[in-house]
Amino acid sequence: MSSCQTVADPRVQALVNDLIGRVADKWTMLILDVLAEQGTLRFTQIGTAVPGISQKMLTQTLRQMERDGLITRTIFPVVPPRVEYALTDLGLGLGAAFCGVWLWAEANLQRIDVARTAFDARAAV
Amino acid sequence: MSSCQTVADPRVQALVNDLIGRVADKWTMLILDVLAEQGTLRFTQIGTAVPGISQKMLTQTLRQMERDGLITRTIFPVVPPRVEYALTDLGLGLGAAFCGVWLWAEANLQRIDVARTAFDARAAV
DNA sequence: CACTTTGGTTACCGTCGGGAAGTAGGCACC
DNA sequence: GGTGCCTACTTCCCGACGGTAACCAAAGTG
Repeated sequence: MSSCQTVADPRVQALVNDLIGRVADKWTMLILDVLAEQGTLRFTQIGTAVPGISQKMLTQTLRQMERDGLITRTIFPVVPPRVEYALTDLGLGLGAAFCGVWLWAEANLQRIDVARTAFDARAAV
Repeated sequence: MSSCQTVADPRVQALVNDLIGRVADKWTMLILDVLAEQGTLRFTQIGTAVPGISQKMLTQTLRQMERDGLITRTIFPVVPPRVEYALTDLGLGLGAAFCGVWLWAEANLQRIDVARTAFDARAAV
């Protein structure tokens, strides 16, 4: 926070920490990414676009994101059911903010791999 | 990713997703923040600076961050023990990349709170 | 009448995280 | 010389979280 030159009101700090704790979640970030990347998607489309997520966590994470106002959930009353998810402007903002982390990850993949193998070699002694 | 105008090599994409999954962790982000904010810190100092973390998760997360090359762990062979943690340039880079998310969180605290209470009011019907 | 499709929910179970207690080992105090 | 004390852990126990797989609704199709 203060590394970003922001004020240090302890109450705000606590709230922000809390919010980060809820938003800095593996599945939330990955779902946010595919929605930012591909726009409006259906339930199963997100499921296949996010590698490794279970239906349960997909439902659960989408509900939480909807609750936090990051996405909208539109139900079409047809059979078989059709539900579309799209980012709100709040979600778009978070996606844009998280963009820097993605670029960092892409740029530093190899360095992290090197660090990890070096660490494991040290630990294996 | 592609929302950040990057190439879409599926292998790289998978690796980046994997890396995000490991780094986008509540405790990792909070520890990263206090280290970016306050510089070199000792074990217990991080523990008190990160609200709500248990000793076990503190140890575990620090080890993982050390393994990923985000922090350095310096042991002083004195009694009582003294261990200092500091960000590497890799960790500093991640902290800088994550800065945008922190600013977003601070700027949108109230909007998320509004969205959440509205959602809960709808769900309570 | 059975079968398919889609977006879930539920039961079961293994793993992860929190809380509290234990550990090392040298030093200060009584 | 025994009793604490300090710090950075580790270990044990238990509750909560996440994965797997099965089930469900409701209309259309063969």
